Amino acid sequence: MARPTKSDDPRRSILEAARALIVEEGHEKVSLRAVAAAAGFSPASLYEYFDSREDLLKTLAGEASNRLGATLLKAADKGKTPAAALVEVGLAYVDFAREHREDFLLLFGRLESARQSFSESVPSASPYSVVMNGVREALGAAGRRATQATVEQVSYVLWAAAHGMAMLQVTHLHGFDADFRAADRTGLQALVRGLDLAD
Amino acid sequence: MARPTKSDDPRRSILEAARALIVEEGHEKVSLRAVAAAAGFSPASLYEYFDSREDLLKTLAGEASNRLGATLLKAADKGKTPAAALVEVGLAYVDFAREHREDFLLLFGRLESARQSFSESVPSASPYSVVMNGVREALGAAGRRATQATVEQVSYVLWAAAHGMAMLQVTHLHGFDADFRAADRTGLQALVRGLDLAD
DNA sequence: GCTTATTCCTAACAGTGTTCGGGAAGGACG
DNA sequence: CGTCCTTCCCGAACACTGTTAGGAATAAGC
Repeated sequence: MARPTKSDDPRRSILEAARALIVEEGHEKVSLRAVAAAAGFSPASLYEYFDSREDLLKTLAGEASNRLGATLLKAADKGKTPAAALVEVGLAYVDFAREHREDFLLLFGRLESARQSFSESVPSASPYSVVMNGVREALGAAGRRATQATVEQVSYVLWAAAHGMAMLQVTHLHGFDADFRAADRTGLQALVRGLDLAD
Repeated sequence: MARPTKSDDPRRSILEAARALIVEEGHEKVSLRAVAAAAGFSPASLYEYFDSREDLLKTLAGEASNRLGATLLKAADKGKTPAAALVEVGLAYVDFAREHREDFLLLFGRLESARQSFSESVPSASPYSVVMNGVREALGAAGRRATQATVEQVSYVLWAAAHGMAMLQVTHLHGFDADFRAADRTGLQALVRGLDLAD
C-alpha cells in the first residue's frame, strides 16, 4: 500500500549508522546530516523515523541502558555472597563505562536530557533495579547487624559510588594511566563493609 | 595609544554576562551571540578577548573550580577529627553541586573539554588537592590500623563517591524529591569507616 | 485507472561558531 | 598641526547545524 522502503528496517539501519559514528566521534559531534549520509538517506528522511535528533539519541540511550542492565545482571551472579555480589555489580558498572564509553556517555553524558526532571528521564531504571535487588538480598543476609538505612538509601549510595568512579574515568580522568580497577574494588569493598553489609 | 574600551574591564563584563545567562539557561544553550548582546558587544568582538567559545567556558570553569576549592577548604576545618573532616569535605562537594548547579556542570558537565586527556584538562586540581591533604592527615591519624591503600587510591575513592552523588543529583536525579543529604552523609561515613580511617 | 498512503528528497529557514576586512578612536611622534 | 600605529570594535560573510514545508515517486486497494 506504499512505496517500498530503501532498507528492510530503515529505523534499525539509521540507529546502527548513528551508533557507529558516535563510537568514533562522540555523540555530541555527530550531526544528523552525517547520520543520514551514512545510512543512505537525506537529512529530512530521518524525520520519518524519529521525531528529532534528541529522539534518536534517546532511543540509542535506551538500548545502551538495556545492555548495561544485562551486564549488571550477569555480574550479580558472580558474587559468592550477597555482599560480594554487590561489589561485582559495582565493578561491572564501571567496567561497562570503560569498555563502552560512548554507550555510557549516551546514557549519562547528555545534559539536554538530564536537565529534565526525574520521571521523564529515568534512563537507568533497569540497571538501578538490579542494584536494588542486590541490596535487598544483602540487607536480608546481614540481618540485625545491618545499618538501619533503607534499601533505597543504600542502593543510591552504591550506585553513586560506582557512578562517580565510572564518570571520572570516562571523562576527567580519561587517559590517566592508573590501576583504577584495583582502587574501585577496594573502594566498593570498603563501602559495603562500612554499610555493615559484609559477611 | 588606542581606542578606549567600552567597559572598564571588557573581559570581566563578558564573563559576567555569560555566567548570568548560563545560570538561567544552562551552558549548552547559551550562544556566543546572546553573550555578546548581553555584554553589549558584537559577536565578533568577543574574539578580541577569548580564543573561542570553548575558551570562554573554560575560563568560567576555572573560576568555578576556584570557588569549589575554597568551599572545600572551609569545610575541611569543620571536622573535629581528620576522618570527620573528610566526610565534611565530601558533603561540601555535593552541596556545592546542588547549590551552584551551573558552576558544577561547567566544571564536570562539558564533554567537549572532558574528552581530551588528563594533563590538558585537570579541571579540579585544587579541589582534588584539598581531598588529598585531608586523606594524608586521616591516614596519619589512623596509623597502623589503616588500609594499606595509597593516599592517591583513597583520595580517588572518596572523590569518586562524592562526585557520583553530586553528578546524580545534578543530572539524572534532579527534581527527585528525597533527603539526599542524609543518604550522602551515611554513605560517606560508611566509606571512611570501611577504609579504616575512622577514629 | 483512479485514489490513497507511505517513503523519500529538494529547498529553504533560522540559528550556530568563526573569520575577514576595515572603520573608528586615541596616544606617540614628526 | 598631521601622520602613524595600535587597539578596539563591528558588518558581512562562510560553513555548518537541526528542522520544516511541499512535492515527487511508488506501490496497494478499489
